[in-house]
Amino acid sequence: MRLSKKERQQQLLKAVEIEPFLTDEEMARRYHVSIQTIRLDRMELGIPELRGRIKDMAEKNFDHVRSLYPEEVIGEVTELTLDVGATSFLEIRDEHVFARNGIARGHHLFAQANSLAIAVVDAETALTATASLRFVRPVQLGEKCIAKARVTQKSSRTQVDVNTLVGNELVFQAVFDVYRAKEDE
Amino acid sequence: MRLSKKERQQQLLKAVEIEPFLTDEEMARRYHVSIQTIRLDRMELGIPELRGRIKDMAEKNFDHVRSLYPEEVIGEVTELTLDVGATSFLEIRDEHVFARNGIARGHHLFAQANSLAIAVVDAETALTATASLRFVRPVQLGEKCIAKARVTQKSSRTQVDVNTLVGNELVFQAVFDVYRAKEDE
DNA sequence: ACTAATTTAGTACTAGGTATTAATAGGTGG
DNA sequence: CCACCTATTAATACCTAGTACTAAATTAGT
Repeated sequence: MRLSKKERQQQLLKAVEIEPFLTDEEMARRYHVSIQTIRLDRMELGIPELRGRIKDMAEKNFDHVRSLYPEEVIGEVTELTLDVGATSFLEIRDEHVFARNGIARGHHLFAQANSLAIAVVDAETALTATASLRFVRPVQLGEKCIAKARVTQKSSRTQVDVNTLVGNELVFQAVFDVYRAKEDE
Repeated sequence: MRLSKKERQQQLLKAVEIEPFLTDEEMARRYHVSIQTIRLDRMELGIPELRGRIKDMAEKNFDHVRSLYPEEVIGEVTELTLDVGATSFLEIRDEHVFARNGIARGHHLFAQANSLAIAVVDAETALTATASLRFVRPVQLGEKCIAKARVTQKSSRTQVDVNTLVGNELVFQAVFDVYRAKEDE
């Protein structure tokens, strides 16, 4: 059966969202209307053509992958003195939280702190040996986390303390034992 | 000046990799050859046309984002008994390692272990309070990590021990203190 | 100078459209 | 019952970024 214009257009919006690779032809077939009708619909709804949609996705994820991938330190480093201390900034976004409750997943706080601890150690290759963590209070979606790392010991193993704050409030604390790896390995 | 065929083709390969949105026309302009030459080059090199390249990217990242995002547990859960124990599997890929040395970054091992520990606790909302970690040996690109979680204490706080193995070898160890959060909060 | 490789030109055709104009079908109000 | 309106369909010209193919022109190597 044929749907009304309104219904068809609503379905179209959803369809394009979950199946962005639909051609006008395929949509016309699905809703038993002509291809011209579909095109009028797209105009009215402001849905770009297939190629445009595809390009948008490709572009979006092109930067996305770029910024996600070779990022050596999780978060943005705002200050760094090798073997002394460093600071980084991370805003908690959708991708960092549990969907159910909007609370940041522990491993993101850990990742910010750990990668900063590694970065502050002056060695070609620094690796974490042990760590002890305290999640002081849950961090919510939208909160801005400042991680402050300080080197507290420099023997064979380096100890780095990291405190993560939201505003003035301590939300996470970690102590890392980092070692400088040899070349041959 | 005009480059030799070989040089041009090598440059083309690189160009397409870092700028996948180049049209044949633009490439022809850049290398001062005709559009047909570029097309012959693409044939020989097996480089698909612009629209194909764009579509590939869009498709890749379509699943990519899908699989990356709403993944509640990092890694693949192979076994789970609530409040008792669970196992998950994670293969170390490019995106998990330091580019320089191919060693897995600590926070991925942590993420696998921590998310598994959270999953095994039978509560609507479980959060990590404290953790202590030991990175026993560096994990290399391509290695397959099996994380085994066991609940070792069930009072107000739940304690979960996680051992991560590559083959039979212990590579990472963690003890998590998890608490069950109240609804109001 | 001659052959082979390389490059360019040109034509027909394709998908998946845009943009525009015009025709048709189905109801509604007066 | 006719006029009008909305929705739909049709038809045509044009676009981009190509493929596939044939043929000619140029350049390089020996």
